[in-house]
Amino acid sequence: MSVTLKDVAQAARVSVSTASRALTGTGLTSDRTQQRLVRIARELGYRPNPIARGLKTGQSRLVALLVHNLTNASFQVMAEVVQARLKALGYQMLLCIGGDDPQQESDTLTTLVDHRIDGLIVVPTGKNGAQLKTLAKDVPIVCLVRRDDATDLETVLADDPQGAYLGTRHLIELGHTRIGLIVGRQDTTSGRERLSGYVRALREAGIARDDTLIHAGHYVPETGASCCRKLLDLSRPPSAIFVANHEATLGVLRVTAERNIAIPDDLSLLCYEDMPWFEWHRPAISIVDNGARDLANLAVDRLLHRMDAKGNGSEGVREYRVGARLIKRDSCRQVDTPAPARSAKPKSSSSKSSAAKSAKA
Amino acid sequence: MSVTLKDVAQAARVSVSTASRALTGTGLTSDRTQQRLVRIARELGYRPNPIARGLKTGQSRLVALLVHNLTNASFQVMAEVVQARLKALGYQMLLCIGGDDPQQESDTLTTLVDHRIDGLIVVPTGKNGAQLKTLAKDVPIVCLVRRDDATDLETVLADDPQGAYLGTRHLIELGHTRIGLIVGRQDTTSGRERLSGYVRALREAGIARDDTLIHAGHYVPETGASCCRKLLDLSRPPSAIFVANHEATLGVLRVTAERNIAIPDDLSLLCYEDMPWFEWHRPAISIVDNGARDLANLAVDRLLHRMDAKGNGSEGVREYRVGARLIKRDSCRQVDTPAPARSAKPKSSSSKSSAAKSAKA
DNA sequence: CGATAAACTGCAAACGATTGCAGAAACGCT
DNA sequence: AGCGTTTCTGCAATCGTTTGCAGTTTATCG
Repeated sequence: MSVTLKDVAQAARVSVSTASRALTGTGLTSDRTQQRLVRIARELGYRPNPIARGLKTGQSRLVALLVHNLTNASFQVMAEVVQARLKALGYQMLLCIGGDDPQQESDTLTTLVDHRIDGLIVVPTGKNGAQLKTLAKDVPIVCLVRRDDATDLETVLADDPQGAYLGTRHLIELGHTRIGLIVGRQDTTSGRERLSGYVRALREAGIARDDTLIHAGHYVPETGASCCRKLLDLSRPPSAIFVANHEATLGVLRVTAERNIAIPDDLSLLCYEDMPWFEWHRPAISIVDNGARDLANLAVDRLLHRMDAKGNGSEGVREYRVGARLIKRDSCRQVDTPAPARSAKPKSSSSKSSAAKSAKA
Repeated sequence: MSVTLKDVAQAARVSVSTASRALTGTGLTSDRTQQRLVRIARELGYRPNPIARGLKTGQSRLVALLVHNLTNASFQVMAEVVQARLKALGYQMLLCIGGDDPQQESDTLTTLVDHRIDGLIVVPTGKNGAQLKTLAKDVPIVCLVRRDDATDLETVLADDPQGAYLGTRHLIELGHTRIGLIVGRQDTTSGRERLSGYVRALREAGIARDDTLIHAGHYVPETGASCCRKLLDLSRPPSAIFVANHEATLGVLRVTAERNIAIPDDLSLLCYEDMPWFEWHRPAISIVDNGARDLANLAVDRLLHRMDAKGNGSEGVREYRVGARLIKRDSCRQVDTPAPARSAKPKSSSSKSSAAKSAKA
């Protein structure tokens, strides 16, 4: 079917081994024959068979990226970045979707290693630490975005504590003192870390932590909606809400729209992680950018490094943090009263909510 | 490193060939030895090496999906569907991103075939017909969503004419007679087809086509915004806008928000292709669903069929159309005056928009 | 019980590359 | 010219499987 090395060798009247050496550039050939072979190979349209090569060398030129889904905008840009970087180096990216499901993750991992991937970047569920640990002996692995505590794998993380701190401080600087937080479950690292950043900013500003303002739950729109309702129904509702996840943001936007709460006039809104439509939304939504692009790039850097370094891993650093940054758009507003809100601004909120009620019914 | 067939054979005190036959189930072994081998293989944790196997069989158990990007929600669900289906059959999906760029597409295709993929589902740019045609001799290929006219490849398409027709008719049934259309460039199939569906619905309803209501451009938010402005600035602006692409929708939403145009009261909005946040938007956005899920499933079906059928392709049907369907949400509204709009509905629109204005300002 | 067919098993050659080893050619030097 | 180096080249083994062929066992039946 396709042209093999043997064909090339025959056409050039040399042995297969010479042909191989000439084409792979394993120096041991004279310049003359080398060039001749390269020319002939091109003429014949020879393309090395990665499978055969892989069998001998144990490499596949395949690098896998295992993420939870493709719905998450962060994962999208990560996938695109990884793909671009790898392709430039002659690797093919194997993009796999694990669905944040340990079983599926485990299956996929097995298949990938079967296929003798040369490297793996994985967003771990955290439930397959043992397996990952084992696999890491055979394949360079870098964890991305999430840590798997059961392993000591090199891990590239977003700086969630800092991001949450940055966001919260921004709101504080705008004069907000009652800041609602809708955050991820507290059994996830990101959930805990984002909460801690929020708390730290509050503490630094000398604002007492109020647990009625803090709601944790799954990263889905429904959670966002219900948490948002609870916050708004408080006797002293917050003047700003910090939503630590973009999925939840959907729910929040829905609820505020339903209740005709104007953003940022009645309520400031700050989100974590960007979505393409955030800047087209009206008002454009301010965010804390977790730096997906940087994360992906760093992960690739680290992976390549390990792939080069062959077996001799373990050089100290096991955890990298990529800084978050604040992107100010139009959904947060300076608050009139820098002093702690009394049962302030009852006019706007009450009038609005009644209007909403009528609009809905 | 890992357990090979030889190890299993040795442990079972049979030859490698017997082991191979027992494990692959190529019938020619006694039940007893077969079961024994299976057991031993499991005990030893034997996993066949797909590379070695591939070398011999010429197959890789890899199926590639080549799409333009991951930003497009349709591609996301397609990728997820394809991945799920293939995995269930023991294939690994190779997801590749071509960026709608012919050069990149071409490179990727070459790499993929080098890797001896067993099948390919591709959203073609349309510029690499010759190459695709050649590759199709070696690998089963199915085109998805777009046709490459230079080939006679089996193609699974959305029924854009019907989708556009359905959407337009829906708006007409709601009493709209001036319906703006923001559609893709007319040098793309989908652009032309969506326009044709729109035109047909108009014709059937006896509504004269008005070219000032039709705007074509790239599928990006900016286009949506500028086209939307042009439509709104018309002396007789449309009472409904049909946006034939979700990216453009972003621009439209922005502009309507900027101008305090209430949807659906002042303007009905209907979009093509779903986005996860459409139903969380307020108002939830009605759409024509192009059936990404069905498209992907059908493409997989066809691909599997060809992969089974080995070489003997060409059995007539080369083009499949997957029906679109209308999903009514809250962004389209019955128009008061079934008669052609004069500068009608000043009451509702003005009252609403002023309300909106106050709420926002 | 012996012959014949059926069922099973093993040997060895592939698949298409890479690579250690040893022989051959080219070169420099005296 | 002869010798020692250096540089090239080819042979053959190897990676882990699959598979045609031939040989061996077991079953079947008269």
